[in-house]
Amino acid sequence: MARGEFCCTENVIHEGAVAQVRAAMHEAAALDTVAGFFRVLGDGTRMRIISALLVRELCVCDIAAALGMTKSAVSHQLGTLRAARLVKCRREGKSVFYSIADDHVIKMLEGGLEHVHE
Amino acid sequence: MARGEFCCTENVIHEGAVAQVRAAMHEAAALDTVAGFFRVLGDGTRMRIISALLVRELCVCDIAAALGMTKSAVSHQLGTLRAARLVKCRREGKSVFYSIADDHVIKMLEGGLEHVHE
DNA sequence: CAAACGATTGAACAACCGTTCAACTGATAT
DNA sequence: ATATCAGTTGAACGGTTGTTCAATCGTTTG
Repeated sequence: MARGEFCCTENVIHEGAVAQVRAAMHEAAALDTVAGFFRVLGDGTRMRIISALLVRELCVCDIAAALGMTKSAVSHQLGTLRAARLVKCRREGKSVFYSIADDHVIKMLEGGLEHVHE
Repeated sequence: MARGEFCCTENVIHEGAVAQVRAAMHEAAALDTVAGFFRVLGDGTRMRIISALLVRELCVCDIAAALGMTKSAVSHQLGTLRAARLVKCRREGKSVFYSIADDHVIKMLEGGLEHVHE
């Protein structure tokens, strides 16, 4: 009886199942990347920023006004959203205008709303 | 010149834009709910559990074995996934078997993988 | 150039979250 | 009933993370 070095007390309940899953499931590194992407969407402030930018392009000051937050807090979150390629920005004079990077984000938010409305 | 009580230094840059966004964007409460849903997906361990359960139904001990984690850590995360209605469970003797709650989760994970692969 | 303003950045603090450890529950078998 | 095993739960610890505050950058204007 082969014993794994990983399980709870002594041995695995269903060795076949564990081996099958280990071979078939996605790589941990890829899943961590996807988790990192979802983590960016997993914040109320960032979600509100995205929702605002879905209406129209906005500068940082206007986002802060619409959300009732400081420019600094908003800018920090915009940095996170930009790093995740969820939003893009464009400078115009002293202002920086942000908008949704691609419509892939929209489908993601819709999917999330679907899961919640049930 | 009407002044809002919310902006950065003194006044809003584009009042019309702010008013439009405030009226058209989703409610903060709904966005918080969606954010909470995405936050559950925003963890590498939970993502690996989901990926494992996409292969086949598994008991807690086997998930722990497949992931190289303790039963306790896995059970805590399964509780989070269950609360978010992402997985469901079924008791069979001493074991508890977990599986994906609905195929809505699958589309969500695929969407996330798409965004990463680009 | 200097002042003003929109925006960014870094440090610091508090709140949140994942893992560990230990105690406990529920079910099966002796 | 007692023991054993799968699983759950709660407290605690450490790491992460969001907001605040202050300082700074970049651009425009006087």
